[in-house]
Amino acid sequence: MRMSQLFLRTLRDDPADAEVPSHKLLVRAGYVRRVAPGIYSWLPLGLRVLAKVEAIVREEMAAIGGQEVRFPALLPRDPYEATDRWTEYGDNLFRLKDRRGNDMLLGPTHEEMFTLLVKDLFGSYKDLPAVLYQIQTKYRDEARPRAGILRGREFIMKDSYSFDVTDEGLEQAYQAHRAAYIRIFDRLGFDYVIVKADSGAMGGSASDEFLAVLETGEDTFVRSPGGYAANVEAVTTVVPDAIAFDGLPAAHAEQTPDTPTIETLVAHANAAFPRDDRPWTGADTLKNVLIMLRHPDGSTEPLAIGLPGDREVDAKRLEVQVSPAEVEPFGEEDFARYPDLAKGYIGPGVLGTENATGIRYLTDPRVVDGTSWITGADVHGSHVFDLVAGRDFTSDGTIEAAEVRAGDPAPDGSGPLELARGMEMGHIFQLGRKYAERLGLQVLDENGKLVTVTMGSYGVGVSRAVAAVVEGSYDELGIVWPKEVAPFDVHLVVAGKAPELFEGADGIVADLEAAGLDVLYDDRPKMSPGVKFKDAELIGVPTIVVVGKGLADGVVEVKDRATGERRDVAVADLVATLTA
RNA sequence: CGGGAUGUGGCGCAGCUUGGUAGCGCACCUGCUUUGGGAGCAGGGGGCCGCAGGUUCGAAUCCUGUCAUCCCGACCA
Repeated sequence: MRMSQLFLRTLRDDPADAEVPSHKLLVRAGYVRRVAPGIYSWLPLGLRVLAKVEAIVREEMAAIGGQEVRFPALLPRDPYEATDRWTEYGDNLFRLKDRRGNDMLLGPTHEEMFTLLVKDLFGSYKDLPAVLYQIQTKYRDEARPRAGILRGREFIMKDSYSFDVTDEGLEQAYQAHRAAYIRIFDRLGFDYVIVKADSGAMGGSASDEFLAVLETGEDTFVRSPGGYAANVEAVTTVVPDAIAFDGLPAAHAEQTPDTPTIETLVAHANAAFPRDDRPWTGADTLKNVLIMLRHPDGSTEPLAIGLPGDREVDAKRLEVQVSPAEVEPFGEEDFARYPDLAKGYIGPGVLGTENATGIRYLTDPRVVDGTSWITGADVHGSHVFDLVAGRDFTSDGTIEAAEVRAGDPAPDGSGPLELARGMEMGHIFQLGRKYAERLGLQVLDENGKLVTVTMGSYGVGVSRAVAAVVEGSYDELGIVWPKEVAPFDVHLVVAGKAPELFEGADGIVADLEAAGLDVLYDDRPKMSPGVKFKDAELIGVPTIVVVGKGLADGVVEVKDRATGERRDVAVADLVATLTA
């Protein structure tokens, strides 16, 4: 490709609306243009990269027997009504009407369509297993699109679906996808982790997320030196051993005026009731938090959560635990209905289905039998000290709602956890029979009986991956593409304007292309060398070949974009050097 | 949906306080010079100053409304 012919304009300044590196660089280097918030056009360079990523995905999907199909992006309402997602998706769904007033939507994902397609055409266990996938534009009307290509309202996604009669078949399809995804992300060349996704509401179905490790990521995950990795929502607390009650001091209530917060309580305890061995800390206190649950049927239920005072409730972890109920704040009017609750001094004494309030009381897993706590005495201005779990109070069960912190032990014993940010690039999920049931996807088994098909759904953010690659591979000069996804193999710059240089370059380009290399040939005649070098570095093709003064002696310069290393190579050896 | 900011050629910005012929840099076009690190000189094209009202002899500038965009948060592949 001759650069004089390429539809490209590079920009010297970062666009004002860009914040993250991939956004700035992809716009500056002429890969994409913004059309509307979260909606981008792909220019020739960008499309080449996108095609490379798609090719990797197609190869790896083919390798596990996936067959490609393509559904429309524009879809009728009906199938999504059957699974309730017309409603469930809420404002995130792009909705429109056709001229007859029929409701339509722009597909946010295609579980329904795949399920119905298989139902349409297949009716026997002999037809299964099957894996179908598509690479298609998806639409989600995000409340706040951001970070350019990384999180748009229109994006390209590979979604595949497996169809099996047996749970074992589903497990196999799931593992095949997991392996394929590992190969895909390895080839894309960015740092990623596989984390267990939330283990809550969907009832134990296996689910792994592939997260690109990025500062700009929107998911928080944890990992340990020993290789454990999980979404914070899926982290389980390491439960300490129970402690024998023998010798534990008896509980005693103390006056603790003006200590409605953990901070004031700890300060007061250290001042008025100092320990011999060490100061009191927030971890010695048991904080009791009240929330209101709203169940899907609209009813509400209060819930009390007891957790070490040095930890906050993590809203996301809590939501996963109580799903499908939703969490609402416990308001003043709710407190008014429970006169036994002494705000700021609430303790286990009145919590629990057996006690005065009758409010269900769940505690953090760290609150095991024999642990001693300072906690509210259910009287304003008073706390109980040495209140021992299992001896002086009990709860109605445990709940994983406390925040996860760096340094917490990994559940599998593989060391202290570290918190990091990631961006979801792939998600594999055992859907089970939910969609098949809703949509009536059944086949006849060997005995001639109708059985419901079990499904898996597996996504890769294809356009997002392009941005993630950039996020993981750039420097102050521009993008540094890994070979597998670079728009070209070689960027050849003519430094100079002597006709002999261009003639020589023409020949070199022809040789390289004959050897199967994609060459971006900067043949722009009047451009100064400095501009060409800057453009080459910004665009980020892995290998830059400079045809300049050395050509008279039969050598050109080969520069590695990533390392900056340059060396002179004889023209005669160039093809061999670059294809090695 | 809450908080903050910003809308001026393709891009980045100044001008607004104090109303008076719309400016700068980059990019683009022409010519000459230059040619290994975002060249120089000269000339040139391109604008409904987000939109709508209002005040005024006169509005990019003041007032009111409105729309949009960006950032932080809530939410989210």
